[in-house]
Amino acid sequence: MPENTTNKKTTGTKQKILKVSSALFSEYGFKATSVRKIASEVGIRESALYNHFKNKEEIFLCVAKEIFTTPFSQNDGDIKESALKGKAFLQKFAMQYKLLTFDKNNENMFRLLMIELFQNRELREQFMNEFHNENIKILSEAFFIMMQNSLIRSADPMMVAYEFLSTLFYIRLQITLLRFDGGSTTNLSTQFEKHVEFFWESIRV
Amino acid sequence: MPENTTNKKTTGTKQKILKVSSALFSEYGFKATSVRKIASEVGIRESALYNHFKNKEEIFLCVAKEIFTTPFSQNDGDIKESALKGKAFLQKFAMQYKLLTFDKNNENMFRLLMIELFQNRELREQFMNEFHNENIKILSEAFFIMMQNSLIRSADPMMVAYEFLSTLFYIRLQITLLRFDGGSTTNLSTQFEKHVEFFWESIRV
DNA sequence: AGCTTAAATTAACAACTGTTCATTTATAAT
DNA sequence: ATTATAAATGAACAGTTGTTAATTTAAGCT
Repeated sequence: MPENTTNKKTTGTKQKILKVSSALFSEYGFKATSVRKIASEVGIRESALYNHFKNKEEIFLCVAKEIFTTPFSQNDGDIKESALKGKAFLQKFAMQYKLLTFDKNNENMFRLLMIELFQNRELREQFMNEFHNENIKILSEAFFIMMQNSLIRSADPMMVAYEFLSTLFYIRLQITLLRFDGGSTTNLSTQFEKHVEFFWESIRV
Repeated sequence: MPENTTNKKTTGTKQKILKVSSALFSEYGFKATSVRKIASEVGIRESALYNHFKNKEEIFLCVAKEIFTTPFSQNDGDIKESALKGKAFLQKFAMQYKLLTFDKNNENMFRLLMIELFQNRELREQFMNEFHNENIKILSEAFFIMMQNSLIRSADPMMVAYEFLSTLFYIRLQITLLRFDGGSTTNLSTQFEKHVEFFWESIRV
């Protein structure tokens, strides 16, 4: 295992490349970010990049991999238990969503996702699966349980989940847009809570 | 006025350039669409483009201008009157939104908007103003009237408008994504109507 | 010390980018 | 038919792109 000994400086720059690339890709997108710009910000020549990555795309894939690594599943305790709390469950879910929205790294990854959404088929599929379906699954399970226990009115759980999630996404998109231009998000930051309030009033029995 | 007489062929190619550019920009975005690609699809050399447009950006601006030209305002008849119809108003609004979603030209413009959203500041502002605020304004007015007439439960009209609009947007985004890959949207196409149904049940008094 | 190996450098490549220019082609007006 | 004007062409520009190759630098191991 020579890796542990020799990787002292290697991993250093490799990590730096990823960090710099992450920032650049999430600001300008894949196409508009040149390998020379990356190298320059890392502090090396372009050719040195190729000691760490096969090509530009491999760098991108490494960065893009992080987009969906925050599992967002509040799997601490099973869903059944927490769903019984009704409104509190939704508040917790929305709060996690809000946290991701304002977390610097997640914000960048979300922006990168939006930028490349229509340019990268794989990202599109991942968006649908890991971003959308995953959340819909969790939420519809929770809503189903709430219905069983007569906490909320009867309806298609998936439908309710869709309604709840779509607004969260829209708020996030808007906040990310505003923050990208350095605008104030004080008005919107409470929108998550307001959404839960309104939504709970809409479904509670 | 020599324009009317001489523009026989001029407007022909100029229009064709815009048509081709519109298709290419909305598929690959501004940066990834080269003037040579545009010229090639039009059937002329790159240099000929510059007889019709100052530069690449002017072509883009001409195309991008169309993004927000569909006013989407159902200004036929004042809002007050149609808002009194309650659910029917929401149905009509959602139906117009659905129509735009499936209209080929609007679909392209929506895709272009999404692609360039984080690359073009002006587009971002227009998105906020003409896409978001405009709709919020119309909807909150309508909801306000509905509240006054006790058609729906009392709440912040802007808040209700936000909830209603965000889901419409999310459905549109999802449909546009699926259609981009040639996927089936049969499941989602009824989502607009379902949304109205659910939402009306949520707010009606 | 010398040897090995990874990381960085310099230099160059071929392809592509947006744009300009001088020139030719075609069209409409006199 | 001649002239004026608009449109298209071929060629070239200067700059950027991703990537490769040969070479030098630096560090760790025996």
